[in-house]
This record gives sequence, structure tokens and C-alpha cells, in this order.
Amino acid sequence: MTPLAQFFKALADDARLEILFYLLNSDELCVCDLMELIHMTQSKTSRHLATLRHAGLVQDRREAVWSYYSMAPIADPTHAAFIELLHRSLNAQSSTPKRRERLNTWLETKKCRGSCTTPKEAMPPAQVSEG
Amino acid sequence: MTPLAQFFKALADDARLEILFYLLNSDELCVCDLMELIHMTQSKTSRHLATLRHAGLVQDRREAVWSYYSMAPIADPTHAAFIELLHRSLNAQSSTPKRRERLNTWLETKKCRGSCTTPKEAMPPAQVSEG
DNA sequence: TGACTTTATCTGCTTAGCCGGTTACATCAC
DNA sequence: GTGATGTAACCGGCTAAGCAGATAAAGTCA
Repeated sequence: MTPLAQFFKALADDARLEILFYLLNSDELCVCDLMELIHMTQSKTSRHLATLRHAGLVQDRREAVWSYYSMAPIADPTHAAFIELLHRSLNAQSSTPKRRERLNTWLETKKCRGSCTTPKEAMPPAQVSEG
Repeated sequence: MTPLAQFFKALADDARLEILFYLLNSDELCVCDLMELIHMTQSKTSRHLATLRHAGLVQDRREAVWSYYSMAPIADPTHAAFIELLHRSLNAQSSTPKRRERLNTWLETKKCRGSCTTPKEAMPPAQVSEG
């Protein structure tokens, strides 16, 4: 399969497009951020991120236990134009305001906590005295 | 699946990208033209065209026994920008000169013959005296 | 009418992708 | 060291998409 077809294949999934939306609208996010943002299991989130990584769309940076993902730098200008257009296209979707809101809320929540530790439950956000 | 993801899915195939290349570089082509150009069976060609049609990328026009396919007009400007970029991208591929050559050759051949009749074999191109 | 051409679709099969669940590995805290 | 945590990769099942080949539908021509 040609690189162009592979590129489109990586984009042919709603979850991956949503991940790209969040990565395009922030510097970098770790896997647990994205799990929370796209409401998916760790397994699924990681798998989609691997797909995007193999397609050269995103890059990861390991820091301690966390993998931080961000948009990959793109050399090919045509490729870059596609990403730019994708960015515009994603920002024009009807779901965008809700997603943007969700992103901001999550980043605020995370800032208060300092990390992603067990966002699922059994952890009242106010109780920070332990850390 | 969102329309955007569906759009990318339709593009996530080499054969369909090749079909789009030929349609973007000519006014319209019938199925037998495309069969010849992309070297695929009638069944396969027709199926890929149906996929592109369902995605709203191409349109067909019936004339006698022939179905003529061409790029569909696109209302959404973002969508149109994607197609324009795709056009540029396809024209920049390494296989493009060969394909352009093939397209021209085929159109010339067809012009001489007047129709697509049985291009498979048992029809030497030089022996035109019969038609 | 009947043979032929062109195209779309159906059928049976294979392959690829997605999913939930689990496991493996690395790191950190103790 | 042990245990907890974050992440990636693996496994088995399921579904969608792909293919070759056959057939159907609609038109043309004799």
C-alpha cells in the first residue's frame, strides 16, 4: 500500500480523528489524558495511538511511566498541508465546542492533581493531602 | 462513522486513489476505460467505483450501455480543498508520469476504435480494417 | 427474437481490522 | 527485594471489507 493510502487509512476512524483533534489543540498529552478525553479503555486508546504512530502522524516521548504523545513534525509540504486542512476540518465539526470544553476541563482538573493517578473513581479531587 | 472518517476510508485504498487520479485528469471515463487503465477485473473496478460513488466523490452518467464516471461536484469548501490537495498530491507521486502516459495512450487507442469492445485479447490493435 | 456488450450485484470464501481481556515490561515507591 | 502504576503488545473472537467467479439487468445490433 502506498504511503498516501496508508495515511488516509490511519485517518479513517472516528476515535483516531478525535485523538488528533485533541493533539492538534494541545502541546502534548499522555495516554491517560486521552483515555479520559475520548472515553475509551487503555487498551483501545493505546492501540489507536500505535496506529497513528506507525502512520507517522504522532510521536511519543517517554517520561517516567508516562508516554506523552504529540503531533509529529512533518517534512513533506503536501503532507503538512493535509494535516493543516485536517486541523481546520476537525475544528469545524459540530462536536468541537464540546470537545474543546472537555479538553480545558480535563487539563484544569489535572493541573490541580498534578498527575493522572486513578481518575476512574475512589479519588475525590479535593483530597490532595496524601501526595 | 462521521462523514469525515468515511471520506478518508474511501481514499484508503490504492486502487481507488488510482481511479481518482485518472478521473481528476480527464473529464469522464467509462468503466471499461478504467478497467484497462488500472488493470483490474470488471467486478473489482465496479465495486471500487461504487465505493467512491457512495462516498460522494464521483458521479456516474448512463449513456446507452456505458456508465461514464467523473468527479462529483462538491459543495462543502473544506471538502473541496481536500480534493484539490489530493489532486496535487496524486500528481506529485512517482508513478504519475507512467500513469499519464498510459491514460493518453489509452484515450488515443479508444479514439481510433470508437468503443471499448473487447480490449482483453483476440484483437490486435493494428488490425483495424474490420471495424 | 436472440446473440452480444457493458455494467452492477450476488455468492462463497479469505483476509484485515477492531474489540475486550490479559499479559509483559518499565518505572516508581517503599 | 515487593507491590503499585502506566503503557504496549499479545490472544481469541467477531465483523467488515476484499476478492474471483457467476449471474442478472439493460442496452445494441442483426
